[in-house]
Amino acid sequence: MAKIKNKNNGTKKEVIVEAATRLFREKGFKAASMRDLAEAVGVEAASLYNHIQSKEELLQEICFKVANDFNQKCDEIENSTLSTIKRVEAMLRFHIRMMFDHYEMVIVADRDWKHLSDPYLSNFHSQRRIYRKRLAGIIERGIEQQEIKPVDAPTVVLIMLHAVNGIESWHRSKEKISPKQLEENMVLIMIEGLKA
Amino acid sequence: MAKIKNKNNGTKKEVIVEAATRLFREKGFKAASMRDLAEAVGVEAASLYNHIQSKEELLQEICFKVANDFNQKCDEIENSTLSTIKRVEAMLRFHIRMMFDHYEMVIVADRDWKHLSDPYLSNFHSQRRIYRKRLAGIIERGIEQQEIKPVDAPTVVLIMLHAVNGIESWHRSKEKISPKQLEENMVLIMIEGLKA
DNA sequence: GCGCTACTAACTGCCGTTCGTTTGTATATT
DNA sequence: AATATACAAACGAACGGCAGTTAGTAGCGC
Repeated sequence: MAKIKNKNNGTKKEVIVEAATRLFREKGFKAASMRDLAEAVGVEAASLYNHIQSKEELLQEICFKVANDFNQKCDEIENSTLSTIKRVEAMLRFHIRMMFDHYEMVIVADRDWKHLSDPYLSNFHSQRRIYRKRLAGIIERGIEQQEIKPVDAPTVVLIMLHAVNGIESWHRSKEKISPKQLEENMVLIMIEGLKA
Repeated sequence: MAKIKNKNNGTKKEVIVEAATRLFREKGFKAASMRDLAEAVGVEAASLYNHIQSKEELLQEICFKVANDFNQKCDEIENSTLSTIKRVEAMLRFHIRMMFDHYEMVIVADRDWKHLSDPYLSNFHSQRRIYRKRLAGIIERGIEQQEIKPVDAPTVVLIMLHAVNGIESWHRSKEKISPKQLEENMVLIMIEGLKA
């Protein structure tokens, strides 16, 4: 009988969620089957249900973990003493680092959250809108204080949030520049273009 | 008996592809069913097969249409007399306009091409890589000629290509700024940040 | 009347999930 | 130390449902 590896730290459910994150990122939530997932974990599909409630529960765990991480960082930065332009830079750098260290869950949350069903769907959707408004708010303050060019703030948010998704391609590319280099390049291009 | 609307210009297959484009964009290729598509077209699912060969053929049409459009524009610009920085700007503007006028097919191609199967999958994949290298090439020339800051060219391509995807959110947002404004904002932020 | 295109019905296959059962292991009892 | 008990977690088989697709047939327009 194959047994799910139960590392000293981490429940079996966490092992399953991690495997699901990798699988969903690779195939997409809809195209990834529970039998695929079971194989990745080294177990029969039915056995998964001793640890989880449903396939969608896995997606929920992933999406709200990501949402929490970003909201928390946003809290931290809004309560900091940084200048507005530095706040924008800090948020950008956090997004970049999340795409380096946990890109699989970030991408799944970003691409597949629409497959949640209510009430999780509405919840996530509204969290997403609120988060973007918070970021736009920071930028608008930057414009008022003339630290940032007079541009449309929601557009800047759109650009920033989507630009970092490009890092997914970096993960699979062969001739990788170092994470640090990539981060500095991105910040240079995006932040310098913003400064007043 | 419902009959597929056959506009004077446009075959019935084209009508189906257009509906599929909208549906795939909304639900994702895997989650969109042929019965969904049939309903959107106003017909029974089986009837679709008088005009198409398979669900995947629809995805192929969409993906390679998009690939052709971008490759063609790239040819045009590489054969032009524009300065390199103007070439980058022209490509960016083309991507932006494609996201305004045909965003559904652009997004489907970008998000769902992985559901193609060989040989279409490999073909598309390699076209994608080549396209990105062409863009990176333009930028590298710009750096040599000192029109563009010394940055990592593939990173710039990554940023640009993904940033424009943000326009998808614009389509569904309520307080839209005008397309022209959005275009100018994007160009301002991304191109000014590049200039040497 | 012929051909195109629609229909209904049905097939195969995979999906997420449930069922009833067995197995392995940690703990309690002798 | 050996045995009995209990519970967690694995299994194979199967379910209903929906997927993409095919077959056979009927009707409309030239």
